[in-house]
Amino acid sequence: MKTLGKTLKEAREQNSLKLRQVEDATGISNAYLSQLENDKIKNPSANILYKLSSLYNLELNSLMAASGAIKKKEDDTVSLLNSVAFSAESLSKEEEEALIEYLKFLRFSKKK
Amino acid sequence: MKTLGKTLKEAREQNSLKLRQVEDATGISNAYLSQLENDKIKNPSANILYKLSSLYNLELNSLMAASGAIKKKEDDTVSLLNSVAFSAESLSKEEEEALIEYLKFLRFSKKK
DNA sequence: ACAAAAATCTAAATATATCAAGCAAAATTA
DNA sequence: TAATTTTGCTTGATATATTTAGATTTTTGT
Repeated sequence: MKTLGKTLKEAREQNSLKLRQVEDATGISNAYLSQLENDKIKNPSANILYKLSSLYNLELNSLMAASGAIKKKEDDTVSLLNSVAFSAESLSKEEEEALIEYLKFLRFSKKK
Repeated sequence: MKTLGKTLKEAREQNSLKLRQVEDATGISNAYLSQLENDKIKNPSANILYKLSSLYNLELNSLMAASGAIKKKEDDTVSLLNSVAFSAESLSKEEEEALIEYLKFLRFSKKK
């Protein structure tokens, strides 16, 4: 399993962001960001992980897993069920299932 | 929005658990659990929230929202953009947009 | 190559999460 | 009812997350 630091640094570079820019965007000091990326921090707050996952368009679960909060990994379906829905009214069961089916379809037809 | 403390306490009682049972199950001290339930803690770690959501069968997201880690929600579109995710690989831009369109379609045809 | 600027990292200070111990109310049991 | 146990809580101690300031490294322009 990739460390939290590696995961965060890769994500930041993928988005071509500097530590200072991340600081401006999230309010997290660049010094602390550096420590996070160098695995000096064992237990960051949910707040911090959420802000970063949000900025980098990462799934929170992958950050939590990298940070050691989550140890085991589920399959796609369970993962989607658990992760979808920050919105005011979350997705209904039917909507979730429909979206999962639709995504499978999307990916299937993409493979040609 | 219900506070984190209220959310945790309700969940624990729903499962008929005592603070010390939760301590045994999670390794989180009953003293700290009490502080959490009384909203004395502003920024718990991702670790703690994950363990509790796991034990109580709660959505991690609902705990994060209650803890204030997840701010307020915008409209469905932005919210979905920020939240949908899969375990192995995250959604591509195209897939996100396709899913959002599809959800709009789902909800539109439901209204009839 | 050199100076200036930008970017990252380190160290010390501070804030806050988390724990250990013990207290008081409530519940249980004899 | 009194003794014992259980339960939730408070307080003080400690560990660790997070910040501020500054040092070091890397990049950029000339």
